[in-house]
Amino acid sequence: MPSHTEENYLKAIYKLSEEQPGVEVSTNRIAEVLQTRPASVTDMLRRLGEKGLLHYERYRGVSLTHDGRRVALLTIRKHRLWEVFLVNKLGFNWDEVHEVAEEMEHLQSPLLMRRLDEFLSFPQLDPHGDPIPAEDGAIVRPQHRLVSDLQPGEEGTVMAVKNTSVPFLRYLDKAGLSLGAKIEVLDKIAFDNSLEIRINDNKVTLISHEISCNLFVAD
Amino acid sequence: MPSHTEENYLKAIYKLSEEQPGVEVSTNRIAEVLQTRPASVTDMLRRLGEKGLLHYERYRGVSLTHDGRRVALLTIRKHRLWEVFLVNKLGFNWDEVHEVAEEMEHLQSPLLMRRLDEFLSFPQLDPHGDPIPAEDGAIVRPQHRLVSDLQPGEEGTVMAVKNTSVPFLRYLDKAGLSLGAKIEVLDKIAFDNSLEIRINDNKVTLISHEISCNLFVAD
DNA sequence: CCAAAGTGCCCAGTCACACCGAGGAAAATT
DNA sequence: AATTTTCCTCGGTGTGACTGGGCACTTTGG
Ligand SMILES: [Mn+2]
Ligand SMILES: [Mn+2]
Ligand SMILES: [Mn+2]
Ligand SMILES: [Mn+2]
Repeated sequence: MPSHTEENYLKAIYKLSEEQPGVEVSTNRIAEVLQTRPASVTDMLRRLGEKGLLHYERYRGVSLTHDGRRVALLTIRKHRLWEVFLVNKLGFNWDEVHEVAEEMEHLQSPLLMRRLDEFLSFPQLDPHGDPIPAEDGAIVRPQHRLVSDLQPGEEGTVMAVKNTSVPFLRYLDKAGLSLGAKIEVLDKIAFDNSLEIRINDNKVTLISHEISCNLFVAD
Repeated sequence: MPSHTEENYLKAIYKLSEEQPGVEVSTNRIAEVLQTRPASVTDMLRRLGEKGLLHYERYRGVSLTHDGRRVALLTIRKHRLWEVFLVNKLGFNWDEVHEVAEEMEHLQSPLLMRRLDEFLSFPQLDPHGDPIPAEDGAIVRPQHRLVSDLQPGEEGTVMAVKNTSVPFLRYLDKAGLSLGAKIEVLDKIAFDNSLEIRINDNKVTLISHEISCNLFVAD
């Protein structure tokens, strides 16, 4: 059974490898996202390599093996299912769940996850709009675009957030930009790439580029 | 924050100290219930003593401090609330929950437990009839008697089990002796202390002393 | 193609945690 | 008082995770 730390590493490596498919993940990047030192990462990579969870060749970056990918996806599955539970059943707000789920994702009971999945009626998305991998690791790549890629005149429905930090989610709540909100781009300010948008056929607001490149929409 | 192992030790010490209130808990007993060696126990006792979680004086046995008792009771609270969740919400049988709860009891989020408690409608008893400590550590000592202490002619309702092993609970299910069942003692066989009982004003069965001294009833 | 810059490995070590066997000290029992 | 039981202490193991510093390797851009 993988330790908590191993699961966290594999999850981080999986996410980094999704950012740039095909490209190997670098030691420094991993150290950065996990808030640790490169030397620690090298150490862990060697161990995970020995366990057959990733392809590790010195100086060559790293990529997950089939097994490693599976562990990563199962961890993500657990994380997201617990987030759904916390929000839909326990009444947590979507900005309160991340840390708790970070701990719950390490529970090791396949039966528990199967029953939880059923209890939640087999959700496909977590509270942040991210897809929930199936028990066998299958995951659907969602079809979204970043709001920052929309041109004036285009519109869409908010489907997911890229960032799950508390301040960002709080801001979205306040601005009325929760999942499901309709966005219509009215204008794009060339100077700082901020956007003038209409929300739910109603209020008109200005959102910064920092916001728009962390929000996904679909038609 | 206490580690998993520390919480397990404190829980075990609390339970042992309840068995014989007033009497200090012995190193060997702890080693026995935790399936480890006395040397390891001494080691842990020293550390827990230094952390102020128990009174440790060499050769004198051990008793929990206020803080240690609090940690033990909160761990038991978490364990039992999760058991209720597993049975009432996820459809686990009462013989399937112990191991899973043994892991879940180590989650560290007071907010989570408060919301779970509410979600479960503030249950007072776990699926095995054991009382759930309050957030402040308050616990009600249940008023039961062991079935083995009943005399022929006496009756009662099954309120709790002392043992939560899978075979024992399975046997109770099969015999119709779940919580809430009515028991009437018809006869006591002096030779082996087995009891002839009537269950729910219906079937008459013989139960061994091993069974009857692990079953609690109240009027 | 080379040199500087950047990246990542390796070493040697730390620290925390949990465990254990052996031997003898202390306490309990008789 | 002698024996038995308990359990502490000591010295040690193993694992997991982390780290600074030095150097090896790779990349880049001139
Ligand atoms: Mn985590
Ligand atoms: Mn999420
Ligand atoms: Mn436990
Ligand atoms: Mn229980």
